[in-house]
Amino acid sequence: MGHNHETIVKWVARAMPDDEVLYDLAELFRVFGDTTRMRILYALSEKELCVCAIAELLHMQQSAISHQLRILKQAKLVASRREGKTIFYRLADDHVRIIIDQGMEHVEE
Amino acid sequence: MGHNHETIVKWVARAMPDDEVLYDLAELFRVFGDTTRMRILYALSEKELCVCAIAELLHMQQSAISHQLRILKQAKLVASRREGKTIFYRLADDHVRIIIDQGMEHVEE
DNA sequence: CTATCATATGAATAGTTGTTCATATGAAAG
DNA sequence: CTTTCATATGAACAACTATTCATATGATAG
Repeated sequence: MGHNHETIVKWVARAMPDDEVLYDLAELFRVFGDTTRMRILYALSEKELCVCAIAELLHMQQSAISHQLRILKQAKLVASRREGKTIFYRLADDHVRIIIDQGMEHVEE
Repeated sequence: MGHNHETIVKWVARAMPDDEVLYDLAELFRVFGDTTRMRILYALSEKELCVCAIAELLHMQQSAISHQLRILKQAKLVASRREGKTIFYRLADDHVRIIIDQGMEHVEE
């Protein structure tokens, strides 16, 4: 491996965030990086929905949706409220919309 | 599975983008969703770098970096130019920075 | 032309992840 | 209490992905 660029490497190294931060960042984007979760997020950006409505909408099993909602909730991308037996999910905040919109712009080029 | 909400499901279904678009979106974010690639992107946001400088910086093998750069380039997140035997990589455009910054804001809450 | 250097690529492997199936929880109704 | 309904969870399996090793490409210097 490689020619000499010790100075540059050291300079860039100092500007890099902690590995832990970069790991958290990657982990966040990994949550966006699945078609099912992306479809759930998009659906919730239209309207608060209960689990079985999402399952119907995406033509998937309730169990699969529940598993994905758990991941989305852990990442604080969605929040939920209970109403009787039903649990309604919604987007947690506006970052979610902004990140998706920026991604959309990149994809649509 | 579930109680009745046919009307709502149909209403949301009409507002959903094509599956192909959502797949592309998820695919884009999947590229951000790896620690190595995130570290490469962050490094390149500081400075244009050649492959072996990145390998040194991240303490990884040149081969591993090359493989990841290929993925980043296919997703049009980085671009490259040749100078003799050396190939320099840089961020492709400002979307990359904006998306990372938004993610960072979400993570830092 | 040959040797060397920087980068790229293919195959193999180990680790991770999404879905399914079966079952558990927890709330409301009778 | 028991049943029913909506959701959650655990284990198992299949599919995918990042890294490594070995090797190939492609450019420059001698």
